[in-house]
Amino acid sequence: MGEGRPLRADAQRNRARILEAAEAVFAAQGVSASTEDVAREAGVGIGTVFRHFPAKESLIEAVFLARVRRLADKAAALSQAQAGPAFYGFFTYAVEQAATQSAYADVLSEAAGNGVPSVVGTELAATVGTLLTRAQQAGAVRADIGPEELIALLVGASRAAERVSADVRRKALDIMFDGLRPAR
Amino acid sequence: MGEGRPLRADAQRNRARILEAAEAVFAAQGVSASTEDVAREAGVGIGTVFRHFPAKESLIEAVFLARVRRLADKAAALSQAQAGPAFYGFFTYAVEQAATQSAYADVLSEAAGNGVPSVVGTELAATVGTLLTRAQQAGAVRADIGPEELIALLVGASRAAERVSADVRRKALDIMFDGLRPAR
DNA sequence: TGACAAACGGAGTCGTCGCTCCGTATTTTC
DNA sequence: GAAAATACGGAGCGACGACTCCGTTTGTCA
Repeated sequence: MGEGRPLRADAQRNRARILEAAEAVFAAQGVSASTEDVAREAGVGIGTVFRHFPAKESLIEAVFLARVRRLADKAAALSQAQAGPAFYGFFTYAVEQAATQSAYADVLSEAAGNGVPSVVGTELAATVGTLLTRAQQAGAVRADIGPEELIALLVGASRAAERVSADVRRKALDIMFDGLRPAR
Repeated sequence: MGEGRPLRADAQRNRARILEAAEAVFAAQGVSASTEDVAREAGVGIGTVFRHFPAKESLIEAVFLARVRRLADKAAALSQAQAGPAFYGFFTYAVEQAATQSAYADVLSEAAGNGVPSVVGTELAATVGTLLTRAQQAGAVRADIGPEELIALLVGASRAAERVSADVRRKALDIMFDGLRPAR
């Protein structure tokens, strides 16, 4: 698992471009978009895409990984704030992302389930777990749920948000939030 | 849009078999399963499948339509019962179905969104709408939501339920239900 | 039961997509 | 600046899937 030699300058540039292009194309057309589309968007040849990502699945994985990392970063950044708002802010952010980029929900369900690189899933679960625990201790979230349920809800909300107006999305989120608060 | 001549006996039989087979195959492998798989499962030739359903999409539509019809039937049957239990019972039933059959959630989101035959979507929306209104009048569901939000939640819950244990599913549903009840 | 329409089966066509291969171009190194 | 190492591009291959076509079979009706 060593790093090997550093990549040549152009190779690094292309790799980054491909990832960026893949994210855009997958977001627009879903992950079933053709590799050629990704290559064209990135301005490179197909061969180059396959050199960097030996199978299509590796490319999808890499894109997902980047996205989940970003979600985890958001969670980490929010953990400075007050527990309750941090929690609900993260949830909202995640769902909003899914609404914009159609493939985004796939990330979550893959990462949560049996899917792709379990490193990522674990990483996300850990961060979300922290957020949850803190919010529970602060009395902002009911105590009787764990990360599993939370991620299930997150996945569901994200998928539901895909084809729905902003108003409906907000309202549906509100309902979930009400359910998440401690009974009184 | 007339009915044309009645189908020959064998044609009727085959049509029914194909639908049944398609439902099973799609449930097991998702809608991207090949038409040949469906034909084999139904015990007919590919040609026959395509004669009854001129494009793959028509077959998918037909399967979806049958499923949504069944959901609507369930809703209608439940509407005899008490409003509150009817409502939550239907919701639970729908989500449970989705958990068993992986393509089931697609039905819902298609029917709800821009997808397939809008007749079906409308039909479902109407029945769900009745259930909802009655439950609201009985004070079992908060008054500030409409069918749109409800269907969004239903879709989300169904999709979330796909890869999750029964326990987690139940818990997540409970949370949603708490959110759906009127605030105290 | 015979004749005709209706339906069947599945080999074959066409298009697409993932992936490979190798001659050419770009970096890096000395 | 020349040689060696690395990376690039994209034509082409093989697999697969949707859909067509037509010779054969089955059902229907008199």
